[in-house]
Amino acid sequence: MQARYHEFQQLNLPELEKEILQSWEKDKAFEKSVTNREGAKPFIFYEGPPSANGLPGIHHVISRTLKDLVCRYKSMKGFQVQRKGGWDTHGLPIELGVEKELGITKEDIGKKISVEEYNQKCREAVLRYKDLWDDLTRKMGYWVDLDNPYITFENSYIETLWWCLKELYKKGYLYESVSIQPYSPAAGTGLSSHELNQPGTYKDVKDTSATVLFHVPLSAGERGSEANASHSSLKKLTDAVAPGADSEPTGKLYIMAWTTTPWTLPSNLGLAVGPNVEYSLVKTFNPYTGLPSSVIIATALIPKYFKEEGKDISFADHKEGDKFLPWKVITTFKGAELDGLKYNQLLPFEANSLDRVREITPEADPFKVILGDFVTTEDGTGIVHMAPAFGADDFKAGKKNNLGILTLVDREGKFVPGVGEFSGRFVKNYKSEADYVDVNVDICVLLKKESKAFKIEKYEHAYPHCWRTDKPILYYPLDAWFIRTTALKDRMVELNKTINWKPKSTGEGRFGNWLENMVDWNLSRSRFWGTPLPIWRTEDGEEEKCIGSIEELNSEIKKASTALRGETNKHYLHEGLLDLHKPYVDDIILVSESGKPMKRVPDLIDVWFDSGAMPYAQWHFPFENRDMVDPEKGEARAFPADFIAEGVDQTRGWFYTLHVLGVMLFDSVAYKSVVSNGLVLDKDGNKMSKRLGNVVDPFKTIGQFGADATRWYLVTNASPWENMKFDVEGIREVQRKFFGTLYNTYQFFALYANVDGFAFKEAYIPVKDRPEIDRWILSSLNSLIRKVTLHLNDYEPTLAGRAIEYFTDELLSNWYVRLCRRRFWKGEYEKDKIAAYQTLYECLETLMRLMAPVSPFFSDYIYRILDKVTGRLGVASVHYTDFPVENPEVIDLALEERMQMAQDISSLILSIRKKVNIRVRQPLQKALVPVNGKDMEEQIRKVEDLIKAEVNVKDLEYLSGSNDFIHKKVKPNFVALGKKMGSKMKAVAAAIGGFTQDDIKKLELTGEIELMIEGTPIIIRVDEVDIQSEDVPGWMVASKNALTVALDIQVSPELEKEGNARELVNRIQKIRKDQGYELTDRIDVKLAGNEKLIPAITQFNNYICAEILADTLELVPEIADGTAIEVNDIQLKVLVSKKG
RNA sequence: AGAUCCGUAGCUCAGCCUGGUUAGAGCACUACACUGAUAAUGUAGGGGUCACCAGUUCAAAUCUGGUCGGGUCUACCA
Repeated sequence: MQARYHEFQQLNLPELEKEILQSWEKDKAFEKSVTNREGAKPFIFYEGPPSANGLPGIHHVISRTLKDLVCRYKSMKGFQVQRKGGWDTHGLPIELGVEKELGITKEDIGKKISVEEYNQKCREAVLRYKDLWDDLTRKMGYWVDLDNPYITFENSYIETLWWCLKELYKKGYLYESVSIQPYSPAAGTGLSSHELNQPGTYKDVKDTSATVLFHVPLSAGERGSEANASHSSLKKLTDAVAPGADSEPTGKLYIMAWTTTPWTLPSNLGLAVGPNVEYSLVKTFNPYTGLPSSVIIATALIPKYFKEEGKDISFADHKEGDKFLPWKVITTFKGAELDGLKYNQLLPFEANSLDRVREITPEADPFKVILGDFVTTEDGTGIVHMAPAFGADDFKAGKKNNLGILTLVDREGKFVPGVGEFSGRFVKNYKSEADYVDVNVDICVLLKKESKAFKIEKYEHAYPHCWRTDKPILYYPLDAWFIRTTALKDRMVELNKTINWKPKSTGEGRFGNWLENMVDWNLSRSRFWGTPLPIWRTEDGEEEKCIGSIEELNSEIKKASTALRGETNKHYLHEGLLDLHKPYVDDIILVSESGKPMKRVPDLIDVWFDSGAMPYAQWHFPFENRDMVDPEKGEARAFPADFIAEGVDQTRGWFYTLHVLGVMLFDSVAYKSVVSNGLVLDKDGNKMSKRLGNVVDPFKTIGQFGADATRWYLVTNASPWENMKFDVEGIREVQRKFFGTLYNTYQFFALYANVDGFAFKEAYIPVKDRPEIDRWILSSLNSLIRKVTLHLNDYEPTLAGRAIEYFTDELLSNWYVRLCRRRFWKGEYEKDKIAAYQTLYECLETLMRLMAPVSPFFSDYIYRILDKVTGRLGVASVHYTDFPVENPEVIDLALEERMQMAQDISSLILSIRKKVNIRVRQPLQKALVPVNGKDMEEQIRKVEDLIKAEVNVKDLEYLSGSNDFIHKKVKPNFVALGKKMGSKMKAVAAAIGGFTQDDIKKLELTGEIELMIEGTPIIIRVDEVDIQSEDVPGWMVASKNALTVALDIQVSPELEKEGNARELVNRIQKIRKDQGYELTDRIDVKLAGNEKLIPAITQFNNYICAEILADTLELVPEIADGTAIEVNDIQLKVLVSKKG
C-alpha cells in the first residue's frame, strides 16, 4: 500500500521533539551533517566555552540558538561547519564556589586544606553540571560536538597557553610591574575586576572629605623657597601675593586640593592640575584659624567654596565668626603655568621624608605640581592630590613625573610605624571595632590646627566594598605581570574595523572605545586553580626563563637536576610533570644560565587568557593540528573564525581577549563576524536573578512548549542584540499562531493528499501552466527564499523568521489554502488538482527547509513525512538538504502586486457586506471598481475570478477615469511636489484641496492644470497629485488607499433563490459533519416542511447535490424524525442518510 | 562618572538610515459573522500629545542639540 502522510490527532511539539531527538541520536545526525560536507569549504565557528559549575539559564538558550541557527544555515548552504564544544574550567567563580562549599576562605588554603586537595576539589566541581548542560544542549537542539570538547584545565590545553605566553614573552610583550589594584585589607587579598563587579560592591558611604592647603614657598624667608627660585611663574605669583596699596592683609600662598580619603594625605607626593584649566589666585582668610591666605583653585569651582556675598568686601573689617569670608580674585592663569611648582610637604613624618622616598625610588622628585589630562573641574578644587600608591591615575602620573612612591599603609590597612601619632591605626574600621576612632577625622583636626585645611565635611559617594567582608577596599600597589597590549593598539583598532559587528554600534562604540582606551592587560591572579604562569626566576630576580612546552619543561627539569643535584626535581625525573597545575608545578626548580636555582613566580594567569587562546588551544596548536591554525601553505581550516556569537557582556571579555591574542600572535583578526546578543530580562524588564526569583528554567520552558517554539520566539520577538523581555505568553502565541497555522496547513494537505493518493509521482507541471493563484504563491515563495537568504547572510535571523511567519500566516494559510480549498476536495484527480497538490507540497517542503535552522525539530519532522511519501529529495533529514535557492523566473512581482489588490478589494467588499448585513453566502450581482488607467484594469482582470469567488459576486465592472459617475478627491503628492514648491507648499496644498470635480477632470484629461499661487502661475501635473475615487452616488462604497469599491446590494428574487440554495448546502454539510460521515460518503436527502424553498431546490438541484455529495434530493410531504433547520427564516425538516 | 542600547496602543514589536499630511501589525478586549484545514479565520470597534524640551524645515515618530527614565558594560575617579 502506498505510504500515507501522517495525520496528527493534535500538535504536541515536545512529544514530536523527543521522537526526532531519538532518531538524531540513532542516526548520528549531527556527525553526518558535518561529514556530509567533507571536502567542502569550511565555515569556521568558535564555541565560547561556558562554565559548567553553574546552572544553565534561559539566556544561554538565546545565544546558543543564534549560534546553532547560523551553523545549520551555513551547513545547508554547502559549507562544512565543525563545531567543537568546550568548557571553561578555571577561575574565580569556581574557586569561590568550592570555598563556599567547604566553608573556608582563601586564607585557609594551604592551612586547613592543602593546595593539592583544594585543586582536586575544584577539578571535581568544575564539571559538576556538565550533564545538565549536555542535556540542555540536546534538548534545545543545539548541534555542537560534545564528545570531543576542549577543556581548559587539560595539560594539552595549558601547554598551548604556555606556548602563547612564550611567544609573547619572546616578542617582549610580557613584563612584570607594580600596579595599583583593588585590595581588601579586611580579607587580606587582592580583588579581581569580577569581584569588584559583584552586585552591591559599590555602596553609598559618607566619608570625611578634606579640602586641604599645600603651602607654596615663594619668598626667600620661607622654608623650601629656593626650590622655586627659578620657576617661570615666580614673579607673577610673588607680585600677586605682595601687599597691595590697600594694605589688606597678605598671607601665604596655598594650593587647594580635595580628597575623600584623608588617610592618603601623608602619602601625598604631588598635585595635579589640568594644563588647560583656568585657575584663580584668591585672596581670603583661613576659615578655621582666621589667618590671611592666598589660595589657588580652579576658577570654575570658586562658587563651591566662596559665597557670592563675600566677593570683594572689605578685608580689614573682617572679624572671626562673620557670615561671609571676604575674598578677591587677584589673578588667573592656566594650569600649565603652574607646572613644576614646588610646595612644602603637607604632613611630614619620619616615614615619609624625602630620604625615605628616595630609598625606594632613588631619583624621585616629589612635592611639586604636575600636569594631568584627567583633571576636571567637575568637583573638588580642580587640583588633584596625588598619592601614587593608592590610586591608578596617581601611580601613572607619579611614574611619568618621577614623584616616587610612598606606601604608608600596610596590608592590614593600618599606618606603618613612623607616621607619628597615626602609626598603627587602621585607616578604616576594618576590624569592626566598637570604639574605632576614625583616623581620617583626626588627620583633619590636625590639618585645621595647622591652618592647612580649608573645608572639612562629610561627603556621600559610591565606593567599592569587598563583597565578602563588606569592608571598603583600598587601592594598593601589588606586583603583577602584564601583556603589553598597548604596543599593538593601533593595529588592533585597525583590524577591528574589518570585523563585521552585529550590531554595528557595539563594534564601533563599545568595543572601539574600549580599544582606544586600552591599558596593558594585567595577567596575574593570586589564586590556586588556574593556568600557572610558566616563568621561573632566580631569587635575586636577575635571571628568568619562560617555558613554552611540556617537552621544554621536562628537559629543563633534567638539566636542573643534574646541575643542582640533591633532591632537586627528583619526583619529576622519570615521567616529567604530569599535572601542570599548582602545587606540583611549584615544586619544580630550574637552573639559570649562570647555574643558580630558579623558582616559578607564584602567579596564575587571568582565566580570560584561557578563553582568548581557545582558537589555538582547542587544537593543541602548534603541537598538533598545525595546519588548523597556521598552515605552511593554503588556508587555515580553523582560524580565524568566520563567525562567533555571545552575549554583549563578553565585549570586554571573550571578544576582547580573542582579538588581542589574534593580533598579537598572528597579526590577524580572530573572527570575521561577531553577533553580540542582549540580555534576557524577565517580563517586567528586570534582570533575572536568583535573588528576585524570576529566573526562567529553560528545561521547564522547553518541556512545556518545545524547543522549537522557544527558539522561534527568542529569534523573532526582537533583534538578538536588543534586550529581550522574556514572557512565556509570547511562546504560547508563537506556538498557536505560527506552528499552529503551519500544522493546520500541513494537516489540510495530508488529509486530502491521502484521499487522492498524491505522492508527487506525476511529472512536475511547469509553473507557467498552472493557475494564476499557484503561480502567485510560488512567486511569493521564491521571493521569500530571496529575503530569508539575504537576511541570514546578513546575520539578521529576526527578519528572516518574521518573513517566514508572514508568508505562512498571511499568504499561504489565509489566502492560498483558503481560496484553493475546493480544488482539493472537489473534482477529479486531474491536472488542476495535481497542480494544487504540487504547489502546496512545494510550499511546505520549501518552508521546512527555510525554517530548519531556527526550528530544527518540527521542520525535520514534517520534512521527513513529506519526503518519505514522495522521495522527492531522497535525503533522510532536512538538515542534510541544501538550503532552497530562489528561482528568479518564477518571481512575478506584478502578479504579487495584483494579488495584493485582490485581497484588498475582497476585504473592502466584505466590509460593505458587513455594513449592510448581507452574508457572504448570499450572491450579489456586481461590484464596481474605479480604475486609474489601463494597467490597473489589466491587473485586476487577471484576478477577477478569485475576487468574485471569494466575495460571492457575479460580475466585476471597471470604471475608467473619464467617467462622470464617480466623485473624486485629489490630494497633493507631497514627496513629488514638496521639493519643487518649498515654502509655497502650504498654499499649493490648500489650492489643490479646493479643486472641484471639473478641475480634477480637466487635470486628468489634459494632464496638467495651472494655479495662481501668491501671484505666480504654477503648473501642476497629474503625476504630482494623488487622485482617488471617493464616492459612487447611489452605491455602497468603501475605500482603502488608492482602491475604491462600490457594491450593488440589491438582492433580486433570482439571487435570493441561489442564496437559499447555498444556505441549504451549508445546513446539510453541518448535518453530515454532526452525523460523523466521512468526506467521501455519499448520501440521500429528504426535505419536508416549506414550499417557499421549492424554486431554489428545483433550480439548483444539481448544484446542491454536487456540493453535498447527495445522490438524491427529494421533497417529501412529511418527515418523522428529521433535523429541524432554518434557511432565511424558512423552517423545514431534513433527513440525511448514508448510502449503503 | 563615561560609553552604549532602548523609550511608539494594556502587552510584544514594525516604521526612523533615505522627513511628506489618517503612525502600522500581532496579542489581549468588545461585537457580529464564517467554518468539511478551525486551539483557526473574516469584518467592525475602542485604545497613541510616537518619553520630554528646544531647534532645523513649507513639512518631524523620522534630522540636530539637550533633558528625563530604563538596561548593560566599564570605572581609582580627587
